[in-house]
Amino acid sequence: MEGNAAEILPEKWAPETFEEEIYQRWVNDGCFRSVPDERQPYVILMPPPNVTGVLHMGHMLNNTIQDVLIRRARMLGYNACWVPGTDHASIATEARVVRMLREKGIQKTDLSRDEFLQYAWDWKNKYGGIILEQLKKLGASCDWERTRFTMDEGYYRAVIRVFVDLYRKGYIYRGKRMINWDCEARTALSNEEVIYHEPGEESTLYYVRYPLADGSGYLRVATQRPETIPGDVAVAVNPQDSRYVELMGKKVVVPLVHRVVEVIADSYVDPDFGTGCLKVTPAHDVNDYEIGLRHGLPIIDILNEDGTLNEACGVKELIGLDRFEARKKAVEMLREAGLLEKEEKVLSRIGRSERTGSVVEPRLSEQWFLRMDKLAGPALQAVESGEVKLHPSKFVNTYRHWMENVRDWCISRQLWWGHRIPAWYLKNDRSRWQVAENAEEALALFRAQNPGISSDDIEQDPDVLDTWASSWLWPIAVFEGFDYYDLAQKRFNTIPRDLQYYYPTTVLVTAPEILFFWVARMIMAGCEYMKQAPFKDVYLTGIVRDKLGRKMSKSLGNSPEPLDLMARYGADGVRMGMLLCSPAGNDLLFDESLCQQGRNFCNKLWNAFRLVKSWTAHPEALRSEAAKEAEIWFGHCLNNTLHQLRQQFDQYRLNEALMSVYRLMWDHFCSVYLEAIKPTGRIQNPQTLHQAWCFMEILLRLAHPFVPFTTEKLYEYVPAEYKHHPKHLMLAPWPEAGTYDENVLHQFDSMLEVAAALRQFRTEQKIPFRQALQVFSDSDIPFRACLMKLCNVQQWAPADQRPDSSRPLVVGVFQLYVPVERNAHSAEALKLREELEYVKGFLELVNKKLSNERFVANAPPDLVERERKKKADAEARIRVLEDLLRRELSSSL
RNA sequence: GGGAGCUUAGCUCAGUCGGUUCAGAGCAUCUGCCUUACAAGCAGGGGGUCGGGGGUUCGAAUCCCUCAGCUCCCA
Repeated sequence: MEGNAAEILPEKWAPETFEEEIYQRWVNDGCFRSVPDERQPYVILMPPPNVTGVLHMGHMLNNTIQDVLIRRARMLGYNACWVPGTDHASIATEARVVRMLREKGIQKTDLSRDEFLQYAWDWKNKYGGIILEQLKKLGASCDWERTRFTMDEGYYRAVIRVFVDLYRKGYIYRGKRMINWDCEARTALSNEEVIYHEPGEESTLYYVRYPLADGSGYLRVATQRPETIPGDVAVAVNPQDSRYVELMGKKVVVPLVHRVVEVIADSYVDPDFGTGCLKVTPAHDVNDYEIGLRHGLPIIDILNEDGTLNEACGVKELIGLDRFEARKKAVEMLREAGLLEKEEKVLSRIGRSERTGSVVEPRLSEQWFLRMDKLAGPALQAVESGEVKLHPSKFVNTYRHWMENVRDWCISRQLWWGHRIPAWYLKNDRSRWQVAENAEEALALFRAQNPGISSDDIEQDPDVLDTWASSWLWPIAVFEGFDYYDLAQKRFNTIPRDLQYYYPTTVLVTAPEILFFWVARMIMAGCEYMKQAPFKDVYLTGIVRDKLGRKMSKSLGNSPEPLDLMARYGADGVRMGMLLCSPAGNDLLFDESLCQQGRNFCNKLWNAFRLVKSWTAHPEALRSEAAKEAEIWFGHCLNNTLHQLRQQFDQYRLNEALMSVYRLMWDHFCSVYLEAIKPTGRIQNPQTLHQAWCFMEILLRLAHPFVPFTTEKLYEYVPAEYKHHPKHLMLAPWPEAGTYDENVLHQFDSMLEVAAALRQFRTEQKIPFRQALQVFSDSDIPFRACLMKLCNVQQWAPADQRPDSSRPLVVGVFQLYVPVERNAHSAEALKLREELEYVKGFLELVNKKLSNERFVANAPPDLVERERKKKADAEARIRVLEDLLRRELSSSL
């Protein structure tokens, strides 16, 4: 009869047997490819996963969501483009490569920069693509031809060009600032890369005596970092602190180094913390640095970049010791000198490097900074104005707070893997530099000032840029925008076709953790260069946690292996599992049983399909009333779901959208529609079968974005005349929503309530489904043919023909009788009484409302009218029930 | 320390404008069924003082105050 029909549909849903083949077919036929055309674009840029990363549950969630959105958009007729890629992740990758080298017995310091980078690239080429390959298993329909890497040649050029541009615009400056220093990785960290363990870490507070210079006694200073004492340049007290009024302006002697310093007054000091006296070490504490600036204090930097103490500390016993060793030694020396008064255990917030775990040192250092003030304004405006919408919107508050308090961004990192800062210094005078796209241009700039300078006289800054200082350009750079950016004109010469067509993108799907790291900065870059934010919607997913609410991580070992999960539940099962528990913005507690639910869904769909497929049309097969009714109802039901789906997708309520499809397929299509049209044998009425195929095909299209493999596989077996795309379900159009009548749905529901009552009756009476029922009723129950089919009712007769021994059933406004063996009168009466009590209680409530004059006076008239109607209905129902109860009681006498 | 948010069934969550007995969904659980698409299934049932207290209102899961607990962001 049709193309693939000859092939036999496997009895079992076995995703492992077809997933790979289906994916290959999509790729071979270019189904994922997007090139600009006359259609409207729908664009998603994949948040590029870290090249060092392997697939984890966060990626699974993220990419499932993106795939669902992009697949539906494609079916809706948009030119759907999903751009994949990876991020070079400077610190993480460098740390990884360093570790790999160490295992081989190679120290990074033994290598030249170029040698090291060769190792890094080798590593990237070997492992960097793994995660994208894993995403293919999930079904990700990315345009793989557009895959980008943040250190690709073109991308690298773009990052450098933007640096030069921002420098020339005055946004980038070089300065000595207090930064977070990772002694292990020997690099600066941004504030965001410093993490604090709650509720804090155990630490010791040492109470140290600082003798007064005039020998009249001593001050007591509490510190957690006695090794920094050699860097002390003052002792500060709060000016309001009455205890110390007399000491202000006096001199004290700093222990260990015997430096004489002044007691100063500064309101930063908290009188209640420790002793109320604060040692001031401007080189090694952010707040002390600020105090130092206010009071014009000197800065004594006693730490090397690896965390050991240097000559400047002036204590020979401490020089060369690691900071923690130095702390022990300093404590020992203080004790010996009789200056250590006591030790106290405290809980303290200690900053650690996100990457190495090493305790972060505040450190003064020459770094490159990007001024944020001019960039933040438009980026905040873009969100406030609704140009960019955050989903869920609660994140707007957080976003605003951040943008209003943003500080300059330290963009340099003391690493080799990354985009090298395009600044060249004079070798003999590092205070003079030029910023340019390459050495030749930099040299030219130097020569303009001094023609004698040659290329041997200059050297490039060894540092690289913070990774986010490259990925913030993602929405522009993946479309090669900066190739056409003119540094001299400070604008684009031309906007390349792809950028023109795809920018701004449609939606960004990412985790709230990087709302500031990345999302906000992309908006800044977009506003700065494109005068337009890079996306319209931002869908913030939750964080995947385990059942106990702990964040899933490799180190905790509480994360299931995604590939393993997909092997066990099928990619479609896992996709559903992820979506079922993921309302936008809420963390999701992942539980494998959700994948099971997904697997069950696929299995159900598979079997429903098999049922329809098993029927053969035969002109002599009767067209049943039940089928006609069921078709009418299901048509309305389907349109209703289609409307819901549109709203749910518009609001990015994907789990609700999935649930709508789930219920349409399972509860409505399978449990009701198919049961209603099911013939006794394999022979089906042609018209009924035709309609069944139409519905089946629509269901496949609706379910496709969620479970692409299973639906695409089944599509092979759909008779050709019902297909909306000859070859690929994924390219078929999304079904159009027609009108529906709410009334029909209500009527059908009320019929289903009667069906439920009949089924319960069967259960109670232990009447098997095979045994047909007789029903006696005068009620005009809608969709009666359906009801009879669903409940296997053979005969329907007027109520007055019922036998004496009939059981009355009251469902809503309907009443019916089912013949029954006499045996359970008291039970019947009990049931009726319960029902009666309930309705009476209801009536009482309504009456209470209606007898409340203030309600009648103040509530809207139609509401009062509704209450009156409720009252009338309830009263009628009570009469019926009382009547039935009376008969029941009399017959049992 | 400053800011934001959350608390509804055993679990995960919906609940729009305060208004139907509106207290809901899925899962889990319980009961009965291997009824020739599906036990990865079918049919049915139970389960909640909407975190506590107070207030506004004819009427509060919904609005206000307060207390408790949890989460996140910033310092």
